[in-house]
Parts: sequence; C-alpha cells; structure tokens
Amino acid sequence: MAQPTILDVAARAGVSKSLVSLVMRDAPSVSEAKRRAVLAAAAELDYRPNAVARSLVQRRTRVLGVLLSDLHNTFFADVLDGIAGRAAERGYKAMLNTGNRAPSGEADAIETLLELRADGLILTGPRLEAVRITEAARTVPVVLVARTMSANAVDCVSNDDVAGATLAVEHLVKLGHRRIAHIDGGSGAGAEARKQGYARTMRRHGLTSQARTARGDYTEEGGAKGVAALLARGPRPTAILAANDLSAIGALDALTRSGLQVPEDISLVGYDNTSVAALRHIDLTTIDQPREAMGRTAVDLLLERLERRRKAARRVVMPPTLVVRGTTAPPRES
Amino acid sequence: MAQPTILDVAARAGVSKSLVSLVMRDAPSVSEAKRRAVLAAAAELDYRPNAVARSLVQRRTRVLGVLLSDLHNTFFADVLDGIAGRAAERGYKAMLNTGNRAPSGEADAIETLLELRADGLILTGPRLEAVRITEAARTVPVVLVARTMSANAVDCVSNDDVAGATLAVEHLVKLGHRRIAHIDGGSGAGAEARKQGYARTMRRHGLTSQARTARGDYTEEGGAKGVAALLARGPRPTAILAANDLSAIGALDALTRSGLQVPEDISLVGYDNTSVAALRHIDLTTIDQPREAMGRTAVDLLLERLERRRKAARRVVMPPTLVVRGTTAPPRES
DNA sequence: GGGTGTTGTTGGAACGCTCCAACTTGCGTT
DNA sequence: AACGCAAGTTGGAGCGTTCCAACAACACCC
Repeated sequence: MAQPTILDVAARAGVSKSLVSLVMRDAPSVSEAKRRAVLAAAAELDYRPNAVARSLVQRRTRVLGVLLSDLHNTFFADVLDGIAGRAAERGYKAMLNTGNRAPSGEADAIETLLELRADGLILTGPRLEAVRITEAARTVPVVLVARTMSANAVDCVSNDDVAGATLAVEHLVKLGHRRIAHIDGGSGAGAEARKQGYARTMRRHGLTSQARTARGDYTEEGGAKGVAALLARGPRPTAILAANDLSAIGALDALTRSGLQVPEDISLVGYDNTSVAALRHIDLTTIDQPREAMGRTAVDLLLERLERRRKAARRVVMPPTLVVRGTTAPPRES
Repeated sequence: MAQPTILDVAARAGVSKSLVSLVMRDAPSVSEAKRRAVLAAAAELDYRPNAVARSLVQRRTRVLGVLLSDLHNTFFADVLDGIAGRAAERGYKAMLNTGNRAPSGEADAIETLLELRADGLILTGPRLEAVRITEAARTVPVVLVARTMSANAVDCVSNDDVAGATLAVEHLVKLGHRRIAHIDGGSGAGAEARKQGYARTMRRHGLTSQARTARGDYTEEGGAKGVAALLARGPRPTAILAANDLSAIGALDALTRSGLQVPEDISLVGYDNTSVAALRHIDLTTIDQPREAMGRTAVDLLLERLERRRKAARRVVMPPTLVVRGTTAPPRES
C-alpha cells in the first residue's frame, strides 16, 4: 500500500477512524488502552497524518508563506531563522519562496503561496509594487519586513535607520572625530533615513560645516567611488560612515589601495553587521539590526491577526545597536 | 464569501464545475465561448484554484521539499537558486525548510515536509545520520547535494573535490611554486578528497618531499592556526592551498598580520568561490563549484524518479573550475 | 437512415481527514 | 428503580478539487 491512511490504522487497532483522529491530535478524552493501541498500530504501519487532507477540512494550513527577495544576502537568512524558529514554537511552518530577484518573480511567488493556501504572508525586503501587496492582503494577512507602507491590512517590521546612523556618528564624535563624511545608499531601502540620521547628528554637534556626503548605492563599487570622490577634493575626512557593510568594504579597499591605513589614518563604520563584517580580515565597526528578533516579531504580528483577529495595522520599529570592531579609533592628531 | 470556490465560478459562468476545472487546467476541448465566460467569472470573483484540494485528489502536490542545513552559507543559497529555478521550469514548487543547524532539527524538518506530502526531497549538506535518510527514502525519492551515500533509493550530486584540489595545485605549479602547503578541512564534508587531490598532484610533480599539511577545520580560526603551524618551523612555503574560502581568509589575515605580503611573499588559494572571495578587499583565487548547476541537477534527478520511475541510484559528480584572482602570483625568487 | 466518430459538457464518486451529533456505558444521586 | 451526567466512542457529512463514465449534439460516410 502506498501511504497508509487513518482508516488503515483504525482497522489495525480495531477502532474507528474518529478515534485515531483524536489520538493523533492528542485529545484528552481517550482511554489509555486505546491510545496505546492506536499509537502502536500507527508506528507499525509507519503512518504519517496527511497534512493536505487536514488542511482541506480545517480550511487552514498552519503554514506561513515567506517571500525572500534575496537569499544571497545573509541579512535575510538571519531574518528567516527568526521567522522559522518562532513559527515552529507556535505550531506553524514557514514555507519559503524566493522572487528570483525579479519583481515579477515576486508576484508569481506570492500567487503560488496563496494557491497553496498559506494562512499568512511575510514579505522580507520585497521590491514589489505596493498595489500587488495590498491586493494580496485582501486574501490573507501580510507583514512586511525591512520595508514599510501604510495600508491597514499590512503590518511592518523595520529597524530605526535614523537611530542607527545616529549611534554611528555619536561613536565617532566620542572618539574625537569632527570631519566625518558619509557615503550614502542612493535610492536603496532605508538609505534616506540613514542619511538623515547622519545629518541630524552632525548638526546636533555643531558639525554641519564639516559634513560631506558622497553618493553611493549600497554596493562595493559604490563605496570605492565614494572614497574616490571624498579624497579628490577638500580636506580629508578623518572618519567615514558608509550606508551599509558592502559599501564600507568597497571603501575599505579603496582606502588601503590609496595608501591610507584604517583606522590609523581614517576610521570607517558600516551598517547591517553582515557576517562579512565579522571576518577578522575586515573587522568592521558597524550597526547591527536585530535580524532574528525582526523575524520573530513578524510572526507574532501575523499571528495576532490570525488568531486574535486584530484589524488595525501595526508598525514596529526595532532599535539597532553599535558593534565596535577594529576599523574605528581616535583621529591621529587629536 | 471567504474564498470563492470552483462552484461559485461555475454558477456565475452558468456552467458545471467540471467545465471550470477543465478551463483552469487549460484543457484542449473546451469551446472558446465557454472558456471566455469561465475566465471572466473567475477574474470577477478573484478566484484562485485551491492547491490543497487539488493535491488531495491527485495524490501529489507538485512540491519538492528542500532541506537546507545552513542558510547563512551562501553556497547553499546558490544551490537553492538552481533548485527553485529548475523546479519552476518543470512545473514544481520548491518548499524550503531549514534544520536550524541541529541534526534533530533536520529530522523534524523532513518529517514536516513528508506530512505536507512533498513529492520528493532534496537534502543539501545534511548532517543527519544515514539511517534517517534511507528511512525517508522509503516514502519518497530523495536526492542528496554535497553529501554522498550509497543506498539505491538515494541519488547524490556532488562536486569532484579531488579534481578541484588538483586544479589548484596545477595552477600553483605552473606559476613556479614548489613548496606548496595545504591547510586541510579536518573531518568536514569533502575535506578528505581535497587533501587527496592535493597529495596526489604533488606526487605527480615529484614534489612529495615539499608537501606539508596543517590541520584545519573549514573555519576562519582553523585557517589562522594552520598558518601559525606552517610558519612555526621548516622552510616557509611559497604557496598555501586552504581547504575552503573561509579558512583561506583566516590564513590571509594571519599572513598579513605576521608581515607577509600576499601574493608577493606567499600565494594563497581557497575553495568554494563564495561571494566573500570575490570582494575586492579579499580577491581570493579559488575553486568554483557549479552550485546552481548542482541544484538544477538535483531537481532533474528527482523528477527522473518521479516521472520516469527510475529505480537505480545515480551519483552525479560535477567538475569544478579554477577562478584566478589576486592572491596568486609567481614566487619571489623563481 | 443507421451506424461511427468527434467534440463538448456533465454529475457523481473519491481523495484523507476533521467535526459534529448521537450513541453507549458506567456511576452517582434521588 | 429511575434518572442525569460525564466519559468514551462512533458513523456520516463535508472540505474543494479531479477523474471518469456517460451523454448530447452534430458531422461524416457508405
């Protein structure tokens, strides 16, 4: 026989299928004798409840659909860890689909998840148009991670980019830096807020006149070009805040290639605390987003809607933290 | 109404549910008029076929269960890209589950995938005991990626580690190196084969007397310690082959910290071509495994069993390639 | 004009489970 | 002795599809 069903188990244990069902879901009012008989029969047959059939009758799957914009970014891998862990704790499974980097792929992935009748959707860093998201939210609760939008069927979890950039600048100021430059993230997600945090904190310390921003784009090359621009003219900054780790690494390389030592000649701070930043050969001071916690929070938000029928949107902003490593030090002539 | 069903669509279009079903699967023998009527009704109702119900009656889900041992390793992310892409091409979905790094987590993940009635399983780099794998293979076809075992219900896709290490040594020999050392991967997957490839190729070039191997463990720290051991005594090697990129980076850092220049004083080769190796600040010569191709192949193997009912095990070994970057050069006094 | 197809359409059964109302038993209470 | 109630157990209906046998309508061919 292909896969044994609940009927096979019932026959073998000499009870009704209903009783087997009760045992499988370990319901309270089953006599110990029958429970054991059923479990024995199930074990002998290598029976495994068919989640498909169960989902059909219960009209829910206990599966949370997760869309990941980019698996190659370990940032998302950490978020997923948080999602999967929390989902498991609460009796749900996380089902992953990637958009294969194209926005149209994301739409397809969502469609697939909806056909499979995921109970809810978590979209991490989606590049998809907002309309498509609200459309999906008509069918099923949706939580956005690392992207915000306002629609009352959609919840959001993000990190406080302004606060993160502030932490970074405060750290540099405390070390004695005054000529602190910024390589921004262009039109990338959160880049604007990070730039704002930088600018405001500079102002708060009366350093607006020392502030300089080079255009970047969250890439390694963007970081390298940013350095080139900053070194090309004006007094050399004693510290640089890059908009993310990848561009910080591009900057790091450009700096060492032009003969400058980090952190002796110039300090450098990244953003995201990716695993690469922790490599000892890079050892980058950076801002950490609580990635796993963001994933867990996303699950909690979803389940509030699913199990407690919350209707109003919630927007959770999580605090980033500073991780000091080897690329920051006091300026040379302090 | 919650979610419209096929009956709602049928009523609205004035046809039977069977006809709607035919249109949805776009069957050939449906009149153009009715097809349009059905599609219009479906669109108006925002109808989406229920994959759960379909799977129940067809007794298959067209879902391939994928177990990833570690999402943080971008190696697996690439494999997954290959899997997801190929699966989509062939009308399947990839459903991902992570083991959360614990072998027991892997067993649970497999159990979940089987309850959800995945049609087949792809296990990438599983740390799970072999018994559990053959057990799962009794229910459903299983393909292993980056791990091999022999059981005729299980197929394997791996890279040719011996050949990869050979490529690396040949490259160094061609540059003029003779004192080539190896930092191995300890008991890690494929480490033994890589060491063998190294040793054999050294022998082939009559360099056995120059060969030296330091113990490593695929980690950054292992690479650093390996360098310490190699520098501690004996003539300094002019080139090092590390068992993977991560340990190569550890080695790189240890070398520069002890005042040696790479590649001027010493050449360095990694293995895996992870995204980190491509960072310009690291710029590591390494061996590339065809990761996406491995993922695609895994899907193909699974579908051969699923659709063509192949029974005998297949073991596919894919050829690695050399990626030359900036950490290798001719030895100083050649 | 009676077979023989072909094309298009249909209702009912089945997939494997959960849910529910209903049944049986045994026990305590009046 | 009759009753009520809780605990334990059961069969049947139903979840939303697909599959299949059957049928209607029409064309074609001697």
